[in-house]
Amino acid sequence: MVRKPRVDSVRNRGLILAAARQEIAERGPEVGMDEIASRAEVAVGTLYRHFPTKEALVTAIVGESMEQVADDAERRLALCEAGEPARVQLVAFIEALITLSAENQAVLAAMEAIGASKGTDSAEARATTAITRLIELGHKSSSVPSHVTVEDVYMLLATAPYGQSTSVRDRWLDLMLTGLMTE
Amino acid sequence: MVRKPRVDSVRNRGLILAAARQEIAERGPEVGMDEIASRAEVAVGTLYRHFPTKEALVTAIVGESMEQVADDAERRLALCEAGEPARVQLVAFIEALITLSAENQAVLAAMEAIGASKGTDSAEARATTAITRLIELGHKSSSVPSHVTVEDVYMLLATAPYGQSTSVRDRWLDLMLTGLMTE
DNA sequence: CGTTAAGATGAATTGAGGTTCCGTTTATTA
DNA sequence: TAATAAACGGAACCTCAATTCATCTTAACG
Repeated sequence: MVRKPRVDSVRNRGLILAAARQEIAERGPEVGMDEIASRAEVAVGTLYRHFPTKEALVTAIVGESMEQVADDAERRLALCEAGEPARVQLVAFIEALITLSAENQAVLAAMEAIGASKGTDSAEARATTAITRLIELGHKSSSVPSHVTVEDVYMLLATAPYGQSTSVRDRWLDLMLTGLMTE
Repeated sequence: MVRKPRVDSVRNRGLILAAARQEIAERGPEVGMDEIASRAEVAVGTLYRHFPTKEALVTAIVGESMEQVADDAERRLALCEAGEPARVQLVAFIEALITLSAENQAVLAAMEAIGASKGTDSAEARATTAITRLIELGHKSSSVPSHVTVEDVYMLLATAPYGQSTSVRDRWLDLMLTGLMTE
């Protein structure tokens, strides 16, 4: 027969995920597994019971972020289909995306992988579909230049200056959005 | 009395520098010292005789690149003072800068440091001065938008997508230059 | 409650680099 | 050519972070 999972096990998984997210956000992806474990108030062994490698842990976190991104993209797509201007929603989406990624620096670490492996993950596929539609709507209403593609959005994600100050990032986003939205 | 430096010593220094530059360009700044040493056909001990730490080695390489950048900036500044259009020279300079940096990925690794420590190095100071002048000329002739600063150039340097394919980098540069040159 | 298997623990193991050390070799000088 | 300071070679050492594992706990089940 199948036992119900232990309550402490479930709780620990959550603690570990939360600790890892915070720790990585604050000190980058090079934080030690022991630091994550101690922030989660758990032994390293426990950490490894839940995630077989550091990579698996980071992947799990990135996956969660991807869910958020996909949700946001779909929400904005729905708004546009209900008549909101596509250009505004696209710009807002990109701004939110970069801000979210800057907070969760972990996303950065895995972005190269994302650039390479497209569609592996379902959240990623959802996001890609929604963004593509959003851009298409923009093209149709001529509010988004025709040269803009989903690839561009992923490129922004992959190249944003996460390590820099907020002001640098703002300037960067400013230049990029101008480049993107100029015919 | 002061002996003349040994010929093999001088040769080895050059071999090490060349090997390190290639190795780092091909596989990023995480290559092992032993790999660099073996590419240079030299023992690790020898490598450490010439450069006390890995950081010193990388710094030396970056320094050399910086010389090139400074030379290029000064050359283009001279052209502009001789009547060439500043905007064209600035764009060409940036394109060359990004290409050079992409080839010497090592530059990337140290860019964060450069962003932080301005003026430590003389080549860096030369470059900064020349670029500043170039931009000023552009402002005066109204061929470069007034919002453009040297900081922007360093930001481009620091955020260029070195790890990506040439096509991605080209697209990136295209967006950035548009953003930069649009009023 | 007692049994038990899943879960937790953390000291010990690994492995990958960077760096050091010292015996050997060699270019330079006289 | 002999003396010697400078270079060289490369095995050994150190550090640090990821991962393992033998042992102890404890929540779930009957």
